[in-house]
Amino acid sequence: MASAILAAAQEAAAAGAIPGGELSPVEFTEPPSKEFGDFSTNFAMQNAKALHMNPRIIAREIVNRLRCEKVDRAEVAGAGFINFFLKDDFLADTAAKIYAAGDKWGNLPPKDEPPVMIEYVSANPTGPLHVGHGRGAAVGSALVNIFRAAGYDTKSEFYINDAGNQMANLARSVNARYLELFGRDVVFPEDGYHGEDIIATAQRIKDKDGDKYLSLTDEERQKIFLDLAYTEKLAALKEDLAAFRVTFDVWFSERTLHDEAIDSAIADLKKVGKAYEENGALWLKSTDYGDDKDRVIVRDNGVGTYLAADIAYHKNKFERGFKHLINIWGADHHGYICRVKAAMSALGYDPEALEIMLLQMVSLYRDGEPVKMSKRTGQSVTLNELMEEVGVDAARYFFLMRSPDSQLDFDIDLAKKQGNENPVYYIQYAHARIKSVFKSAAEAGLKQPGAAEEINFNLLQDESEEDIIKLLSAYPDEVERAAKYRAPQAIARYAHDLASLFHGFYARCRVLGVEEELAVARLALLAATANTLEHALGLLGVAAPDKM
RNA sequence: GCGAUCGUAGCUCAGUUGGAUAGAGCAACGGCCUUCUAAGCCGUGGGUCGAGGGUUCGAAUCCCCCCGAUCGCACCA
Repeated sequence: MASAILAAAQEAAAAGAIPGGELSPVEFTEPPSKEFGDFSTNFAMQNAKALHMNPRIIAREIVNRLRCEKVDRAEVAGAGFINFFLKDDFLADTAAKIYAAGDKWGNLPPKDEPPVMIEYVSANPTGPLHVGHGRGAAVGSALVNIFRAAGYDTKSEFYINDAGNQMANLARSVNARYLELFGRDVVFPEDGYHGEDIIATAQRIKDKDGDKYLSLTDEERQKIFLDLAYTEKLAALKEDLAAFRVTFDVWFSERTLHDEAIDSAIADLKKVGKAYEENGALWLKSTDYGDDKDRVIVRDNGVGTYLAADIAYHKNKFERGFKHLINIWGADHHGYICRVKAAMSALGYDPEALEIMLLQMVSLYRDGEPVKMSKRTGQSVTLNELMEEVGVDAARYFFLMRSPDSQLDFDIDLAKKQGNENPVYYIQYAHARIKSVFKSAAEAGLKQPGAAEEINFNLLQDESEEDIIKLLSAYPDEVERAAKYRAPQAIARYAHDLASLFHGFYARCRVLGVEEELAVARLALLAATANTLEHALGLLGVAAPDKM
């Protein structure tokens, strides 16, 4: 189709009807109304400026020379749109193609590009995940799914901050809670973790080992508790994420970077003159790369900062051969972007190859009121609590239905409703309804649709059927686009749109009780619709139930 | 003060990267179940796309400048 238009344009140029020259690629859109045809292109308008010519004239010259057997007729409209009216066969052929693809519809051919790594969540293993992590987990896992469907070789990774202050802090916190359980009068660490899970951890240690650690010094106890608590917290983290349908190819431990990898990265930075000592500390000269100020990488007490480990970690990613890194961070970390990229530049890597996606903050609403959360007081709503209250499907869908750039108001009451107010049920219901139709059709002894060639898709003439075919045909492009713009909400929206078209069809057309050839064609259309709904929901990590 | 993100219907948000009459859900109102799931469908009302200026055939979208919201601006992570 696109080539037919280009050919017509070149022919027009050869005939002198329009000036020759470089032409922009042809893009198609679906017109806002059926009177504007089945699809259209703004090709003439796109090229009007370069050709110094009225777009309507360009469009007319192209239309006059257009030869395409799929097109019934083409018209010039508006400021220079070319509207195409397809031959009847085209939609039927399209439907056959989609039906034949089965559950593979939406899987794009592999791209000839080096692997991309998506790192997300990477929460400290010091306590339960909160809802902000939940959004990161939902978006990250959905993007991994979308990237893979779009044909990218994609690896997912979780960076475990299992070294440094926060782990020592965890050990001190557990230690304090342990002593409290024996009635000891202890001062809880100033910056300790106040969550109830820390008390539970201490309790489990007491249940298992009793008072055997009481006689040890604080330091000895903390050393033991650090490992005990860490193992427990990490296991809990994996378990909670798995329950949220989030898994990783690699769990990367920060500890493995100590000390060689960090020392080596620092040595490299010194070698290129981008690290210097001042006031007893070692600084990264990030101001050379547009940062507001230089950043400390080794404190004056000799301990490396979080940034030092992060530099070594990202260096490690590049050394593993990744040419494109995507990190998903909470928006509260945005100030960190510049310095990490600065370090990558200093080490000779392309800062553009490190892409940081920022997720805006999540606010929970219950009874129309914002739910306060605070990690310090331990009163935050955890991801686990949210999953239990609204379910995994609703939680994931709600995290994914908005643009990552938008702050998210998560309405717990709406997410819990099992009705038409809740978009996730609306989509799932469409899938369940289709499965139910198949069940009824089988019970009625109706022939199940077989090979695409044996089905007469030309019988699908209802407006709602044509709309469904058109939307189904757009799905692969939608997957491509969602990957390109890192936009899982586009898939959420697509699934909702498709569900809506199906519900419309369901109210207008019947499968059972119509002539068999038509019934079979409709079953085939519904099979394609169910497959696509399941595929789209699968990208989002949302279940597609057979009955509700 | 500097930076990031955002500002679109009463509320929560989409908006195919500059295209035709700006869309959806919720909320409101009115209809539709003796036939495949009413967790559904159909219809009605609702807009100065934060304000102003600019770029051009054409702007919610790009540029400038204000206003407002959120989040950051550590030898914490």
